[in-house]
Amino acid sequence: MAISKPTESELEILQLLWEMGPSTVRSINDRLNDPQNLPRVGRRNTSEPREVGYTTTLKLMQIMFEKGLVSRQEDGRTHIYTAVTSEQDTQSALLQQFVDSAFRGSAMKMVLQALGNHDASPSELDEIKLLIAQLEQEQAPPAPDGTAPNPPIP
Amino acid sequence: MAISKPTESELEILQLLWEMGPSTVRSINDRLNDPQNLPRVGRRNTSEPREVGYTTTLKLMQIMFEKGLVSRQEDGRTHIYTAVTSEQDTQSALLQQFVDSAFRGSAMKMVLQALGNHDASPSELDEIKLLIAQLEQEQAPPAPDGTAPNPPIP
DNA sequence: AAGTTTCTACGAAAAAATTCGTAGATGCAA
DNA sequence: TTGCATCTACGAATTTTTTCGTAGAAACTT
Repeated sequence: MAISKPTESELEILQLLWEMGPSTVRSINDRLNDPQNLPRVGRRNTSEPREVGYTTTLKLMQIMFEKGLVSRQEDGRTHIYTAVTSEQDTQSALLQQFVDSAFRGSAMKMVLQALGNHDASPSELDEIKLLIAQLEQEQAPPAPDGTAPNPPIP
Repeated sequence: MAISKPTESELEILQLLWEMGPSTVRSINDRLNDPQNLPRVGRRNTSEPREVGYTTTLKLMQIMFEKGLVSRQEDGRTHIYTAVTSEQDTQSALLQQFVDSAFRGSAMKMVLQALGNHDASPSELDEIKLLIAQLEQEQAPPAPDGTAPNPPIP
């Protein structure tokens, strides 16, 4: 069976596991409650930051273990949890679902929207241009002559 | 108060409202149950397509009305529902949240991932290149001559 | 050793999201 | 007119997700 889609909360924990590597419930819970943590953009209201109880985090991670989202290894009395899937793979899967659900499956519409919204830096744009050049290379039919069909952007 | 984030189900209905324009509960429900509908990619298992009851859709749309996601107008005995926000605006907001939650806020990482996963057609790539060129124009220092750097979209 | 802290396991409450049954009103067809 | 179909409103059951309290075991402190 495919690994089930993580819920919002589970994804938050996965983020931390990817960032910190294998971790205990305690350290994840600490990070979740650390106010000067990740931006946590758009999640909390301007009101109270809402402390997350330790057993809440514990339970979540136990559920994630049952679901197969994380593995764990005993270390004395405690457990060390590790994300089963890589950040990339998960992002890729989530992205697909998101594009389907929010952009009717049009990845390009989403890319254009993202580029339009976001203030991309010149180096980021360069990176994208490079990738596009590579993609065009791949798509181009094998050149009959020696001419490069798609000269990469200089 | 800002318009609340739609749930998955609500988003499905919004999609249809955007696509079909102002609609009755009946027509939305029909579309939801139409098997040869949108790809519905990745949503349903290969098992049963699961029929959606009429009152289920009705209730959902009533809730969306209460939340302010849709407006409605009486037409005789029935109601005609209309999405309050444009598809673009909603996509933009959802995209922001998604990038935050799944890509730690890095829109560029997401764009690269999307371009890498998706098989973009040459014309799509051209479109992106065009947009990038425009963005680079914007970032460039103010043109010393009279060239308009950013022709505003009419 | 006795008391405190820190774990896990487990059950279950609370909150959120989804689904549906029933009732009453209105329109339509026979 | 009578009966059937269709709509809305409403309440509530279900399911999913999130949160936490309690209990028992192990480790640590004094």
